[in-house]
Amino acid sequence: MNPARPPGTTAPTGSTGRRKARWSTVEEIKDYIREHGLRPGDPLPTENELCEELGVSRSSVREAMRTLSSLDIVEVRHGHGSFVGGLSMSPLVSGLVFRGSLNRDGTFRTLREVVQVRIALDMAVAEELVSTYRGTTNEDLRELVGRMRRRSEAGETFVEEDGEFHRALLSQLDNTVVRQLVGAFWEVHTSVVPMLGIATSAEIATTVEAHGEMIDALEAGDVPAYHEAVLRHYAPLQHAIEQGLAETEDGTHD
Amino acid sequence: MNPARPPGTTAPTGSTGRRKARWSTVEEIKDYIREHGLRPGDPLPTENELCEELGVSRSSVREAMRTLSSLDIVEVRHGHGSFVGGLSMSPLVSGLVFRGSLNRDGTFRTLREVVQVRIALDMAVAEELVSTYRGTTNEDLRELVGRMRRRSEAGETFVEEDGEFHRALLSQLDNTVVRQLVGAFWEVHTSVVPMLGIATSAEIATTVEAHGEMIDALEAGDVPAYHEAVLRHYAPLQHAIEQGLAETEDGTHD
DNA sequence: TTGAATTTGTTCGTATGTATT
DNA sequence: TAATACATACGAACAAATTCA
Repeated sequence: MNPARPPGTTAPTGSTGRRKARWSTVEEIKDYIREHGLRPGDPLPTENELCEELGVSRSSVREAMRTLSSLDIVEVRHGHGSFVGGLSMSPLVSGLVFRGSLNRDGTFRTLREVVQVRIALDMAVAEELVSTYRGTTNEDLRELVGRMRRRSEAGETFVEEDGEFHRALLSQLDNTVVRQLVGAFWEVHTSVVPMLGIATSAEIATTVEAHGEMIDALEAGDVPAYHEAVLRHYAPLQHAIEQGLAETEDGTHD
Repeated sequence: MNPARPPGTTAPTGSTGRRKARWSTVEEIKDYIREHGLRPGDPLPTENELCEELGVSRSSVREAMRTLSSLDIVEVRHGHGSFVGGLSMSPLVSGLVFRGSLNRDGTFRTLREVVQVRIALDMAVAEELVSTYRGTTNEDLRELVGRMRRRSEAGETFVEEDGEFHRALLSQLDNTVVRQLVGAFWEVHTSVVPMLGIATSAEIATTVEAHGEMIDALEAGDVPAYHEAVLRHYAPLQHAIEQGLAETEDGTHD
């Protein structure tokens, strides 16, 4: 396709050997991690060492590292070094939050869809959670619910406690992908909600108490009751979302 | 360029006016998209124009664009220009496929967890699918099942037909996030499976017929039957995964 | 506390491949 | 085929953050 392009060899111009595309630099760094059996947190060679190892310039290595760090496959710490990343769902969060921030209508739609996904995942883990929590008592979780109730009654938000609750609830879950996915969608949820300026209705008490009902159901080993508690947990928010969507469709906002 | 410091920011440190980190260049490009009301597919300024607009160097813009393109927030077409990306779930796919490729054990575990997520999502959309398909006839979907059956009987794979089937099935789904998520996990699934070299068992016929049963259940408006068909659909693969996991734990492979 | 060494972050200049016209 | 516009790549030099003596 191209006139002078000797197969895979270097230096059409002498000094600079333009051997491979940047895309393949990304793949080569992935291969390096695989072939050296590195695990999350393990240190990577310095950028200069990678340049030698892969035979490309530092700029190319840097762009590849940017790509990999935005996917959480590597983690770069300024002035310190590069490490294998946590392989989390953070890129998913970035993308969805950005989508939600594009316009007011998109914010409501994204949030509605995200909530539906959260419900689906919460429902799906019910059996496994019940098998873990049946017959146990969980003072730490109930204490979190108490903190939520006090904050709610004081007219404050309780995002921190809510996150801690859901994180603790799933901490025993064996499925890493599901656990990270639930966490990611929780994060999208809490990032997008403030964009809407939803008035915290009196209904929010329902959400707080639903957390307690979730614990009750799990300890009692009652899957259907857990399902109902999950639905009640999201009901006030869903109500606010539908109300907001109706208002924007009326042209009340841009 | 150094002396002129246009907008409201102050010089952070003494000597040269290095105003913002690369991270904020990413955010500024996002802001540009938001503030100009751009939608997926719309063209972005050239890299040089963005350099002027944001007051940073080409390299910084390039690295930021790399980050954004790996998140599918922008799409770069070589020799043509940059455009707003499709906001898909492709970063999720990259990360999970990489995790699955790290070692043989991780491959099996990742696949098992991915299948569990697929099941959860398929279950969750049952109601909405039933309300869409109840009372309809779907020759196109049944034709796909027929193609799968013929290929399966000929000892061939039918990845293409399977993807087309699931894509078509969800095409009417109103929830974009769920649809993309299902597609993403299908992609991870089909990318990871070949790494295992699972022998295509005779059980694979069960999967083919389960596709047909899914259509039957949807057209009949029978949610529980759909749930059962979904489970049968995944059963042969789950069996193979558990078998593979048991073998690797025996130390048969590394 | 200071300061040197190490490593990543940013910028400029230049050269070259590639798609469109 | 030639010209243009643009993305891609390289490398040197300097800035900033972190660590450790």
